[in-house]
Amino acid sequence: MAATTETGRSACAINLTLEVVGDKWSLLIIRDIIFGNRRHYRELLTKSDEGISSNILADRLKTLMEAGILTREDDPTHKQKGIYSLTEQGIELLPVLAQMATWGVKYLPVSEELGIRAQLLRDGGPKMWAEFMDELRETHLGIKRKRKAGPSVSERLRKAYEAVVAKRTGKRHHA
Amino acid sequence: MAATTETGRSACAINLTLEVVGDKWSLLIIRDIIFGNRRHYRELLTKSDEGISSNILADRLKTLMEAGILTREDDPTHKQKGIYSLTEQGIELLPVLAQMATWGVKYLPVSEELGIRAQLLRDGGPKMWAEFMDELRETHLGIKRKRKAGPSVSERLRKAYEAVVAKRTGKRHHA
DNA sequence: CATACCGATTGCATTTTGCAACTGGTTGCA
DNA sequence: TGCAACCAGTTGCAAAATGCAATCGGTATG
Repeated sequence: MAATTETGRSACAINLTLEVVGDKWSLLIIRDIIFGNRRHYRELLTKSDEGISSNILADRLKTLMEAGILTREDDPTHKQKGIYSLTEQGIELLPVLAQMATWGVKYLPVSEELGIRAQLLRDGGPKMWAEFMDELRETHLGIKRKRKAGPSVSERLRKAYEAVVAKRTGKRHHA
Repeated sequence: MAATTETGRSACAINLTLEVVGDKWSLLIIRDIIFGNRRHYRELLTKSDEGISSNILADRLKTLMEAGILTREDDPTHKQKGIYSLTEQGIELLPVLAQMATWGVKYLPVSEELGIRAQLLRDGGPKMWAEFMDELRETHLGIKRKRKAGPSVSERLRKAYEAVVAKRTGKRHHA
C-alpha cells in the first residue's frame, strides 16, 4: 500500500499530523504557549507543571520551527533571550487541543482547577475557539483584530481558573 | 506546581489525554478501527499503510483496553480470533481525529486519495461527526440508531475514496 | 566584580521502539 | 488423517528516543 514518507508511513492526514505533533511533548509546549502565554525558553522550561528536560525542550522547539508551527526572534530587551511565536499553522492547532481537552475532562481524572478551562472551551464551542484564535493572531502575528465587547477569551479563561483556585483555598481555610 | 499523576506530570486535561493516546501508534490504531473497520489483530497488523510491528500492536491494544477505549471479545466463528470493539469513550475520540485530519490536510502533503475523506469530514462538521458516531455505536456497541435517509457516513467516505482512486487510475490509463 | 539568570549543550543511564524469528494452537482442504 | 495456511500473539536483540544532572559561554544586575 501507499507508503510515501521518509518514515515509511502513509500520506494520510492523520498520520502526517501525528508525525509532526504525535509525541508526548510537542502539544504540551504548544498548550503552554497558547494557554499560559509562555514565550521564552526559560518560561517553557520552568513555568509548567510537567517538568520537561532542557535538551528535549530545545529539540522540540527546533522541530516545531522546522515544521512551520513556531518562529523565533530575538528579544530586544535581552540579547540572549528569544521570543517564540506561533505561526498561523500553529494557531490552528487550537481546535485539536480543544477537542483533546473536551475528551480528557470527560473521561480522565482532571483536577477541578485545571479542568475549568477545558469545560469553558468545550461549552464555548468553535465560535469561542475562533475568537481565541483571533486573539492569538494579534499577540503572535501582530494582526489587529476587531475589538469585541467585554473581556477576551484568554481573560475569561484566566479569571475562571483563578476563581476555582480562590474557592478551593477558601474552603481549605474554613475546613 | 500540581504534579499528581504517576508519571510526575499534571492533572491537566490535555496532558492526561496525551498520556493515554499521545504516542505514534494509538490514534493510528483507532483510526484504522473507525475508518477502516478493522476489528481483528491480523487486520490491524497487515491491512494498514503504516506497518506497525506485531509486538507494538499487541502492547497498544492492551494499553487501550486498560484505558477503557477498546474491548475484546472472542470471535464465535474462530476459536483464536478476537474482535476488538470501541467503547463509547473510544468512539468519542472521533472529533479529535477529525480535527487532526482537518489540520493535516491543510498544512501537510496529504495524498489526494487519502485526503478526500479528511475534507469530507471537515466539510460535514460536527453534525456529520455525530452521525458517524451513531453509526459506530451501532456496529461496536449494538445500539440501534434511527435510520437516516440516504447512504451512511461510512459509505459516503468509502465511495468518495473509491471515486478518487478510479479517477486517478483512469487518468493514468489515458496519460 | 560577584551573583543570578539566559538559552542551550554534553555525557550517560534508562526506556521505548523496531525488526525478525518463532510459538502453540486452529482451520480448511485433500 | 495429514498438511499447509492462518491465528494471536511472544521472544531476543539492536537501535533510537527519552530523562537526568552537570556544565558552558555569554548577559544583565547589584
